[in-house]
Amino acid sequence: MGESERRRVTSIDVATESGVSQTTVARVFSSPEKVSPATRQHVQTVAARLGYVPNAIARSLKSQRTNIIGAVFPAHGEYWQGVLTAFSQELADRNQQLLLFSFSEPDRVNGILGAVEQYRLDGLILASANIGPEQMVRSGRGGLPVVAFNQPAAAGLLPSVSVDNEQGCADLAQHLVNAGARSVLFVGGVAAASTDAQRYRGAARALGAHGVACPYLEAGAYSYDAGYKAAGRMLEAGDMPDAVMVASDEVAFGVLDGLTDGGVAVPDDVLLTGFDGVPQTAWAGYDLTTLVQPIDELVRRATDLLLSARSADAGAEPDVIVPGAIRAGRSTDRSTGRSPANAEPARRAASDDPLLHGDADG
Amino acid sequence: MGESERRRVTSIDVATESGVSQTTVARVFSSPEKVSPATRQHVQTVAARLGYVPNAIARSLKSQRTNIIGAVFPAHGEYWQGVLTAFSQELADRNQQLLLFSFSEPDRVNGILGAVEQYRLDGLILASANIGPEQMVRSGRGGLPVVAFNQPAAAGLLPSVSVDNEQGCADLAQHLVNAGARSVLFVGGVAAASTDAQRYRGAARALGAHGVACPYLEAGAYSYDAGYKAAGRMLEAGDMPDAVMVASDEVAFGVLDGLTDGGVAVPDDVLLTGFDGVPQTAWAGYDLTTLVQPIDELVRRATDLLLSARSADAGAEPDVIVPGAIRAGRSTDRSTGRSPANAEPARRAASDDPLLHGDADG
DNA sequence: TGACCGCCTGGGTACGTATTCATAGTGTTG
DNA sequence: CAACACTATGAATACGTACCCAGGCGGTCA
Repeated sequence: MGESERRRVTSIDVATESGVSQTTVARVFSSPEKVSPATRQHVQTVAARLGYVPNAIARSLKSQRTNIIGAVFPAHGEYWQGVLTAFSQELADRNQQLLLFSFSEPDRVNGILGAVEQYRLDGLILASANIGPEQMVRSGRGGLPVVAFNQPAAAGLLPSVSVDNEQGCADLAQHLVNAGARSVLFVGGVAAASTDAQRYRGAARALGAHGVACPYLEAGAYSYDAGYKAAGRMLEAGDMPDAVMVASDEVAFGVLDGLTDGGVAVPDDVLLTGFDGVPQTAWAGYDLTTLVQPIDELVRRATDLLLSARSADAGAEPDVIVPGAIRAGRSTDRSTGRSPANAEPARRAASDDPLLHGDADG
Repeated sequence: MGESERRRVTSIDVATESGVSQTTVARVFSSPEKVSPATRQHVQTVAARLGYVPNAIARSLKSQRTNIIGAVFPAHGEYWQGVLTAFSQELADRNQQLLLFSFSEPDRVNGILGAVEQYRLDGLILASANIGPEQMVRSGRGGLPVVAFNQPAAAGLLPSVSVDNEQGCADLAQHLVNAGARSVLFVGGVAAASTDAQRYRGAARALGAHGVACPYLEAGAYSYDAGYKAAGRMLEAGDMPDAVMVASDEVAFGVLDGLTDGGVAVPDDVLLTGFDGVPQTAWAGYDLTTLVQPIDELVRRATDLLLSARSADAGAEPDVIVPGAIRAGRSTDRSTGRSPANAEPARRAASDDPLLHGDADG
């Protein structure tokens, strides 16, 4: 019982017990090659017996390196969750810890940056479209290496890593044109977000080259609900385009369900594309055409930037842009038929009378 | 340029500059009420001018409190992501930071616990069904307050907070019986997980009371794919039950799509329930009946346990169990009709000739 | 007026480790 | 054998803060 109350074991305890100096104990745990094998072995044995665990806080204070990377992430969104997980794994592979700061309201970012400064982190990842330029600049104060993740607005202010938003949307637009779309509506998330602007620009440029206009509709948020409501406004407006390009998968799911509930079938009546490539896009129930972000690569590049920044201060702010890849789903493929559901053909084959079947259920 | 190279400002610098002692500066930032208003104001002004930021590492070393809570989470799963976010917000509200350790392979847990010990955290949240008892006990070594989140197996070993898995599934079972189900198949995630066992037990108990048998089928993982494949096995087996209870929403989505693709309609041919209450269950495309976990409350209770543990060491290990609530969706409601899609009636109303309309587009 | 008390403030120290510098020992070379 | 290089170790110090203790000062009370 009293065991847990006992003062934590320190390197001095180990030194005393094993008859060497604290210096030697410290070396055994931080630079073992500087200690003779015999001594090393002995110290390790004693340390294990006493249950000694090096104190990372003290180590950080002395060495001025915490081995902790801060991550400022939005609280919601499937995409961000995936990125966060990827960072977590990547950093673990490099023996770094991840201190998470997540926020729903942008107002909190300032408070977060305050906490960040206190913890003397080794680096900081800024992910989110809701961080202002002044906040980005502030975060770099004190020589803290920072990298902006998928935040094109950071270009020039901070090192950044992003998917090629513009080209990605251009590719999606081309895909839609190839599928026969002659009128396209672009549904953005938040117009003020730099990713939104880039994606719309890519779409408008590629469509313009084919003489296709591309009006912009703002959903108002990067969420399912915002997409669902946007679909409602489209339905009210009346004239449905051939295709709808949505700035994010999550919003696209909302648009899809909103249109479906409103009696507009995808892809029969309208083609639909998303952006990001979250796992659900591949689910049979949605099977959404989207631009898949190479998250692992983006994360690796960002981590490289962060960890190399402290060794060599590469003068210029590097802005890494990585291309994404289209994953074509049923949402842009009229040949197989998608809506009301992919099951339709199978069911038809089974019942041979979908209408009656449907009515019988109602 | 040289600005950022300059040594960081310390409390001593502020003390010198403002003509007070380091002690007073420290007090201004940690217990302001102990300093006279005039002095406090003056020190704050000087500190702001010099750009002084307290060093949390040094503070932690001296005070033996890091204000950092560790969180060991599985890397994947919509549910866990939601819980993680909730913890992040809750801890931020209490001025604690969150150090994230996520893992895909259970083998990594031991390595994680090693890192945890080094950082002298103030507390640790263990979330996941894949942590073994010996690991749970190990994590509590050194007097570190630990709480197991939704890990019934921890009961007795660690303080724990869980939703009432058994009762929740009993409620779902009752719901199915009320909806007319006379045969039910339970699809588990990983049979070895303690949550899985509890959920199955709850279902079997409630169904047994109505004389309904409840065979168990293991999906093999808590993932969409596992659910999809499980549906495939159900289809092969042939005899479809009246209803399928799935141990997790994510698996349930897979089952739903798998069944649909196989020509079995939900809820027309089979009723379906999930568990967890992830946001997608409320999406119009799925609208899955599920047991919604009160994540915010669970997280709050867990945080309370963690933060109170260090003040008063309540002898007994508290095991908090919070009830969930059923959210009824179309997946168990035959009256409205769900498949092929809820949109079916609306589309008919809108175009009066959906088949022709659809064909004309193709 | 002297004793006492509460409020502010400062000196000194400790938290646990990494690192610099110095030193003893062991080979190596001309 | 002297001079030297190299390895293995230890003593001392510093990282930046919080906290214990002591002391000064003004006010209250007998």
